[in-house]
Amino acid sequence: MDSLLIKRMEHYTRFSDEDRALLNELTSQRLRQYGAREDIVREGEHSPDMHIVLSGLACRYKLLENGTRQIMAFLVPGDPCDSEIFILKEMDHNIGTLAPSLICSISGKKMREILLNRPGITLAFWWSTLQDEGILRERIIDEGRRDAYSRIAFLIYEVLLRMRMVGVIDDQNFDFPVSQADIADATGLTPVHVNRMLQRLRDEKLIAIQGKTWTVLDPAGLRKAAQFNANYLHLDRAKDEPESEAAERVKGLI
Amino acid sequence: MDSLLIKRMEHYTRFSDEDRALLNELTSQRLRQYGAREDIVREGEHSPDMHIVLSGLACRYKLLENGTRQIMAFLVPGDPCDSEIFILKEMDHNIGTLAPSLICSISGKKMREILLNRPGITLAFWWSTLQDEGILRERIIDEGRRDAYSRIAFLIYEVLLRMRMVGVIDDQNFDFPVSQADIADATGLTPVHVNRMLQRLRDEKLIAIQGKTWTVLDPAGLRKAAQFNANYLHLDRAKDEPESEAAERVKGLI
DNA sequence: CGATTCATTGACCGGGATCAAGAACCGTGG
DNA sequence: CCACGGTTCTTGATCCCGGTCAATGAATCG
Repeated sequence: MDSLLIKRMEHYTRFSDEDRALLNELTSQRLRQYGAREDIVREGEHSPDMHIVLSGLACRYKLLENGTRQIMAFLVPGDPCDSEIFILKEMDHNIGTLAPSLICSISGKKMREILLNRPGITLAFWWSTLQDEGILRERIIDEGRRDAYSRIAFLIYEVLLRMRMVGVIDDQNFDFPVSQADIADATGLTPVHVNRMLQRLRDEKLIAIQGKTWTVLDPAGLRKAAQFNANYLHLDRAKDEPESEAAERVKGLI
Repeated sequence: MDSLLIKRMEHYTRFSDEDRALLNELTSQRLRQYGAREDIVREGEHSPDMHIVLSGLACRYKLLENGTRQIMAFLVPGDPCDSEIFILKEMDHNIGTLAPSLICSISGKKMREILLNRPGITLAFWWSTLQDEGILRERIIDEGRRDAYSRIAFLIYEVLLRMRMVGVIDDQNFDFPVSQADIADATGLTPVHVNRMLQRLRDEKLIAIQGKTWTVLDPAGLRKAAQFNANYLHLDRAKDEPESEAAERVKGLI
């Protein structure tokens, strides 16, 4: 069974057997279980390791002077947290868990070795950071030009798709262990207004929520509400090889 | 005289003489003058070349279904436009000029050769994309948690700093050839409200505007209004070697 | 089973949007 | 040199989306 990191990156490329074995090895050791709301890396620090989310849910966030928190990105299973440590002297934001999460550490030293000797892996990591950039740009559009309703629909659709990408779900149900306050901090809205928009999405039978389990009842409808276009995720292999396993996982959604 | 690309990247590293010569050569050929509001690369396309802004002003933007435009980033002289072409199959956004601009093309083939053989240059490009990511994250905070007034102050302060980084100005005056509608598209506000906020910044003697020439009358005051913190720009060398030429250019601002 | 967090509802408020009209600033050509 | 048509900037009046405040349930957890 391939690691989630591989499953994620296979949306970009097909790895050689050696690369695959190496990545599987790296993501099966130095695991640590974090609780909810624990920091993995803090702003201003420099970590010797890079981290990968294997289960649960984490986020990039920053605390502002006025006490508010802005979540800039969700990190779902399979996502590298901090590949910037290879270049930058210190983090410019925090990375923390939202729910209990299993996190894997890979030593920066070992990674640097790999990046020099395994071009296939290097390219995949580069793709991953470019996808992150695309996601960030989409969030800017969200906050700049979409109203609260579409913004939340977008967020839900994206998370559904990203979870399907790595195969941690295979239908429209997914574990999304966030509070409405978390969604508020991610969308730039207030918890009160998030609540009202979620109610609307439920009234319209687009989604259903039972505890931490969310269901997208009407993917096409939600997609429309979100004005969603998946091109920013650059699922290149899904386009080139629509019959690949990776592409199958997101079928009907992109 | 070093090219603006080098001046930008020297905030991260000091190049070897060979790397410097190579970069200077690459940025002194295949130049093309664009007019205002011309596209350099379009969404959905794949360009064989990567582009670098040498003068003028460009931006990353996307047009939405409802006809609005969202500018996700300004590109100032020295900025690479589309290093993603080495990895991604197609652009997920447009890059276009806002004012007449001199743009340099570097063939992707040549760049790939360099990236394989010149680690110093490769790392500098990687830093550059990570800085871009930091800028994007800061914009998300902007739109999510700052009010219109601080948001515009932030934008102006950042542009001042980025222009000083590459030495195209050396005081508080800079050429910023944008309309108020452009600023509206970048901040997610309406032109009317941008106008009112600019008036307020002028009333408070923080800035002055004559045509396309902007002046920051009170950098410290503007910085405070913007709640600006430069850590997201990762001007690493300015910290390590505060007396370096690169660091001198942004002295007093970071 | 009490305590604390989280979801929900209602009343009210305000920052920024919207609409509309006029003024200042172009580049252009006669 | 001036008349012009088109941007761009400016101002005022009005509206509404989403924020704020506050109180009540519901759920989760030592």
